[in-house]
Amino acid sequence: MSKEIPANYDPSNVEDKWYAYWMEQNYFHSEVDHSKEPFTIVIPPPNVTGVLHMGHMLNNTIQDVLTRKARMEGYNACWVPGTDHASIATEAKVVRKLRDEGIKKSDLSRDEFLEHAWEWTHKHGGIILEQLKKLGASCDWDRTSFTMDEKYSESVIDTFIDLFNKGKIYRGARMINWDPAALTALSDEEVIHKEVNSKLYYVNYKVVGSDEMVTIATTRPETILGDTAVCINPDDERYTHLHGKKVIVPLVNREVPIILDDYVDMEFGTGCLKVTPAHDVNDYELGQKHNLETINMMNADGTISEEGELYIGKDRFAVRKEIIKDLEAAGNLEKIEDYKNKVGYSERTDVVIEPRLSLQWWVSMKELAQPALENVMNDNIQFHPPKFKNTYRHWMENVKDWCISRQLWWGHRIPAYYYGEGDDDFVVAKTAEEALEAAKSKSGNAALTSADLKQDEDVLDTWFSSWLWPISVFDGFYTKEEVDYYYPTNDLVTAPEIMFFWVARMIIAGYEYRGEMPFKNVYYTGIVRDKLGRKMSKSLGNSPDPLELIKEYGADGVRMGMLFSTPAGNDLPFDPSICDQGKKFSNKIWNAFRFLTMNMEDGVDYAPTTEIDPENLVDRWMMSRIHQTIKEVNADFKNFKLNDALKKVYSLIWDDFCDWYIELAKPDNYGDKFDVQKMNVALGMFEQLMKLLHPFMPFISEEIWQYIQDRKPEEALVVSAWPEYDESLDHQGDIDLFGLMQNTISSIRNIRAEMGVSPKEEIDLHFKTKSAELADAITANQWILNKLQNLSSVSIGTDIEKPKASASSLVDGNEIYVPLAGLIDVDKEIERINSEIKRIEGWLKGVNGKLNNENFVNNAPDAVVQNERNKKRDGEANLEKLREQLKDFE
RNA sequence: GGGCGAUUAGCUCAGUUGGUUUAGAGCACCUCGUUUACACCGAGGGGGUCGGGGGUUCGAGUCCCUCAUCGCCCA
Repeated sequence: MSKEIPANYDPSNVEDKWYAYWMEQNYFHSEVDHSKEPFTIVIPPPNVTGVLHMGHMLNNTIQDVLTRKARMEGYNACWVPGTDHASIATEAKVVRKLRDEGIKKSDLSRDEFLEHAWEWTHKHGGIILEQLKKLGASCDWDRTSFTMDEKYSESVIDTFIDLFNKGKIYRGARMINWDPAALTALSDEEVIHKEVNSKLYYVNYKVVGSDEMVTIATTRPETILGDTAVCINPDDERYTHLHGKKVIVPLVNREVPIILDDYVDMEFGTGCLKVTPAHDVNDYELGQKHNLETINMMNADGTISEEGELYIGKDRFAVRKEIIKDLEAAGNLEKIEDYKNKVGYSERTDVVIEPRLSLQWWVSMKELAQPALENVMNDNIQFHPPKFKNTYRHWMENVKDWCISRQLWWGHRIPAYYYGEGDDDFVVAKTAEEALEAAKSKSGNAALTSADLKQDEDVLDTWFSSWLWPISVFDGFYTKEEVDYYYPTNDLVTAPEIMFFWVARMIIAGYEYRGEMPFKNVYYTGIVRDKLGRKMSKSLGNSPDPLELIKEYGADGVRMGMLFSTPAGNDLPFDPSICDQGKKFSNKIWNAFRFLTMNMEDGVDYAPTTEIDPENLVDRWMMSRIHQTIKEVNADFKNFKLNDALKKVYSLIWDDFCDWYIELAKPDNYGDKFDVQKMNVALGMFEQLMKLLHPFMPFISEEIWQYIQDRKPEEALVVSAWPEYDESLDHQGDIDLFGLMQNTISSIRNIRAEMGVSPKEEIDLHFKTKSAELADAITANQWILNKLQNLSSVSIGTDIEKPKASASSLVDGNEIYVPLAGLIDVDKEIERINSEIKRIEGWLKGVNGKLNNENFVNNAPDAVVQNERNKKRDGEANLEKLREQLKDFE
């Protein structure tokens, strides 16, 4: 074949070429096929607004590795890609875009706005998926799904109706997390608590009918406007005399009661708590309990409302500053202290969340969560790494009801229709027509018309649609064929921060609607961080552009670099230079292959084979190492230790194959080519290596695979069979014997380095073995020593004498001597031997310590004791040899 | 404040149920090297006593307690 191959591997053309080829051959596509076992992964759908970031890179690389290996193993591999509609994020982007064009959202009708949103989605929605192709993602693109596809949307609405009918969804007024920027309610999971440096303000309230003041402490003085009580602990003796009294709220001069509740912590602040039922979760509960008035002193956008009486229309944070000044002027401000507390921020808009009393839709979670909790705790669904089970359990055991309504337009509109003003004057139905019938019957008013019905303006939380993902992408709510085959899926790969948003809820939905888990394994990736340990994010601008990285290092290089640096569940402190290792590895593989091609004869048809030369130790050793690695890699995959698996493949290719196998396969004389049989074996091994490499580095492995032989489309590496472990080819004895040869070479190299003897200089080797069998075995493979060392003569046996003025070394308990008359540095050699003696003495001290301990000898298992005895015997023998060697220099 | 997890070479991490490891790997570092692929390379080397303290055990990086630091989750 002899083709001209460049010395440096250039991934750019190669990667595009093979991706196009795989697509053309439709190799990523999966159809239901009952003759094959399915292997299914559904992608965690990225936001339709998103562009690829490093987290996606890592996550999707892992999914691709799993999918490609499964495909090669003969599974019907199906990786379903898609995106979600990201209600808040997308709506925010569209609003901003419209604003830039001079259009206000409030000027548009709902339908007009949605038209813009769809336009935006069609324009940007596919970008991230296109980017994944550059990474090599072997998704079944024919199955690309979107959470607002028609059929998908239908399943979301039907699920809502079903849960409502089951009493699992209800409408109720509660304290919710309000995002004053996005103007919508959020679920608890969308609130991020951050510790901030703030102030604790001490404010005096006058007691009615006396000159006394009580002092309260608050971090939010602006909410004084909404105070409807002051609360003290009934056991607090400092305030016993205040029981039954009233106080005057400063500035607004409202009389409010002093109430008693042991909720108040006497130690905190002054022991007096101001109560603002409309603007604090705990205060709300106090308000309910004590029948307090509720003053809604804030508007949806975070400005003060009419009910606040003062500062009307001003922003809450501006008012905080202003009210302090006014309180001080009025003589009500006692003092201000620095204070650290946690404040909730909106995950999407990063503004401070406002607790707000509001009428929203909720999913009642307690019962639904039960099977989801059990089946993770009992490992029916396995978490990798399992440490995440704890976090999961903690959340599930304390799960709160889920607020699913959002005051947005972009999303699935809640199928509730109102026909009156009463809290219960509504029906839930799939269509307006059905709603009308239902409303007529519920209200008893047969005269209702569709004009009397008003559909809920709100949409559902995006996660209320994504939680159906593993079912809905297979049309599982309406047809059986696909979902029965592909569901439950095999593995889910996602970030731990998504555990509650998504993983937990998918499991819940899975058991509720399929009576079965949505996936068998959940692999949690780490978080990609920058060098300073910060999460990579667009707002920080600390994330490299993945496509630029791919350009620089190749997709293979980036994949390999990332995987190499991230064990399951561990964060990845990302530095672009980790991709360099991947790039270098690509180049190494490339050149190993290039070397083989340089040794091919023109006009010869090479036929790669796995039939090795049974007489050749190196062949047997390499084949054993390959099979050992197959076995270990399979085990690592089973345990989701992809990082370990890759390291083993890396080491097999670089250390075993390149550094030893190829070196030993090189022809003896310059200019000679490999003989054909030898080349066929080397190529056969290379094929095995490329198979093992393919899930990790799909492009270069396919490129070389196709170079090795001309292949028909169906012989492409991507669809070739994963190597099967063959115990009869895995010989530990060959690995041990070859290991002895390797150690011998290393020892000689070490002697050369220490003594300053160039590799070019010929030396003699005297090899004194422990046994005659070993001497025979080494003699039979002496060519290996000659090949890798410049040796003028070699003598091997059990009775070899140490020549005068020679350097020596112990190799697995055998002795080698290298006469270096004239070259030898006696002091250095003595130092070498002494340090070795010292090392062994230290080691023997530990061993003897154990053996001299009666308790050890009596209590430890026999095998362990015997082991220590062997160590003692070998150690002492080695020590004696070294001392003998030392004598020569005295 | 409650819970969970981590702490092993300069960095990132392995180390399975305590016993052939006075602890391994990659990167980084030092020395040498242009030998018939690869300097995006080869050869050799230095470096940690496993966060501190205490305990259990014949034996602990591996189990228990405690302190410290860091991270995550939940209030």
